[in-house]
Amino acid sequence: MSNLGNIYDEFEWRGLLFDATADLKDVLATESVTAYIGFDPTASSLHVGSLLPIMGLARLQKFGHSPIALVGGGTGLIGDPSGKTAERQLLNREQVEFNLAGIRVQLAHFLDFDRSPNPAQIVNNLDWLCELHLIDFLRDTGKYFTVNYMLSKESVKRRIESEDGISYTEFTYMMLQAYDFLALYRRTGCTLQMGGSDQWGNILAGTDLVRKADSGKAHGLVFPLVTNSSGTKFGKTESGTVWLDPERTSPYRFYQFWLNTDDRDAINYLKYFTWLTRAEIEALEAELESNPGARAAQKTLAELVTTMVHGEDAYQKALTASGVLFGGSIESLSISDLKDIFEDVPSTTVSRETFDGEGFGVLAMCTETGITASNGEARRLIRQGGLFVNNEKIDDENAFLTGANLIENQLIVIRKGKRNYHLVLALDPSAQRSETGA
RNA sequence: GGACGGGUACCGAAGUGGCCAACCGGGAUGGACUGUAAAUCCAUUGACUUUCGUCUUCGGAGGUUCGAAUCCUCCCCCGUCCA
Repeated sequence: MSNLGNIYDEFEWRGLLFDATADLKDVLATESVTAYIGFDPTASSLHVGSLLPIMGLARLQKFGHSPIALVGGGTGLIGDPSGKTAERQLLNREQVEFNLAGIRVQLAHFLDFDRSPNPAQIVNNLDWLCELHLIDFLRDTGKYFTVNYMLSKESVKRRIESEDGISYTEFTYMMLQAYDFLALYRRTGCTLQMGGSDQWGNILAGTDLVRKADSGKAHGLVFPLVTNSSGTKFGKTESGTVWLDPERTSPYRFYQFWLNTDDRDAINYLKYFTWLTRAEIEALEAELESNPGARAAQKTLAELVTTMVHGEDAYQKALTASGVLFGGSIESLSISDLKDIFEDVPSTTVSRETFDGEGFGVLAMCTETGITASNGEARRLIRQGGLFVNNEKIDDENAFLTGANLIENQLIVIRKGKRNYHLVLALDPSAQRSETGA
């Protein structure tokens, strides 16, 4: 057993303990436990919402326990009704396979597969679920579930009250997840399942099944739902879900997501998503109290999480990009730096010829690039002092941009308001006009 | 099938012959203040041109009128009640 102390206490002070089965605390204090968390292959990447459970596994491992990340290759084909108000679209096998591959890579970042004596594992429940025969399943597992019990579960109840009801397929989901627990209990001696608080019902179904089928003692622990004080859903921004995959959410945006954490949430998030000790977090809390403007807590949070997920280099780049995008000068930067920094900014490509002669009128440019919906709107924007070209304010609505405005003869950085950027790329006359998205 | 009520700009909601590109609220955008926050304040919010002005818009199609979101006819859709 590790001398780091009890993981249960660790979860508790971090506010990660939403609910747990009765004697889990004693068990975790006295023996090395094998625990698992299931991840749904609904997308090819995990998002920041999954970070909490992933780190739950990682923390567990640090405290000397053995983590198992279960990817739901089998259950993903069914769909979990928990927390859902409507029947889900079924994924086909190829999609699930594809999604699993992506998720597997991400999970591997956080877990140590070589650690002795408690290495991490990743398993796929398709391995045992697809071998299951209906008759056997009904006799060996179904027998332990009364329909009354299943109907009493919150996730099912809610759906039964809804108009569309719940399909038999999704109704069965709970049994499959319970069966997963039993399978892992038998295969690896796994005695603990963790998850989000919406999984509580499913987890208990699993502990019950282990008890009934094998007279085994299994436990459950659930993390709280991550909330944010501004009332929006955690992990969502105006531009959508914040993914762990850098292809889906650039490290810059990822960094910004954390940096923009509300004061009221910052300390909780530090507890949830970083490895900082209690003392370190308390220091940041005091700092936030005395000097909120410095946002030390948010900066630390953003740095640590970005570094953890995307690495040190990506963090440094995100930091530089943030400096430039929020008021910094762009003059000293090379074109490749700029392209890097503005990589998730929308851009429009126009012919280099557009800048020849008298040049490209700013009104036309705004409308053609979609920065404004009409010339009138562009005029308004300029009058109100909200249009910047290469970070310099445009005062004259009839101004023209010529080759002299192009950075290295090929790029113009347009800014609308404080932080809406758009790149205009000038291409050689031979190239055709085309548009590219963000 | 019958009786009402209603369909107005991104949303909600006034307007019931000219003063209507259409009150007001929300949202959105820009600005000030700030911490890339919250709150607050100011401005803008159909298009073209900006000076006047022109064009398109109030469920759809016709009509009356010098003039219609507003009146008339027909049609479509939504809500409530009665069959």
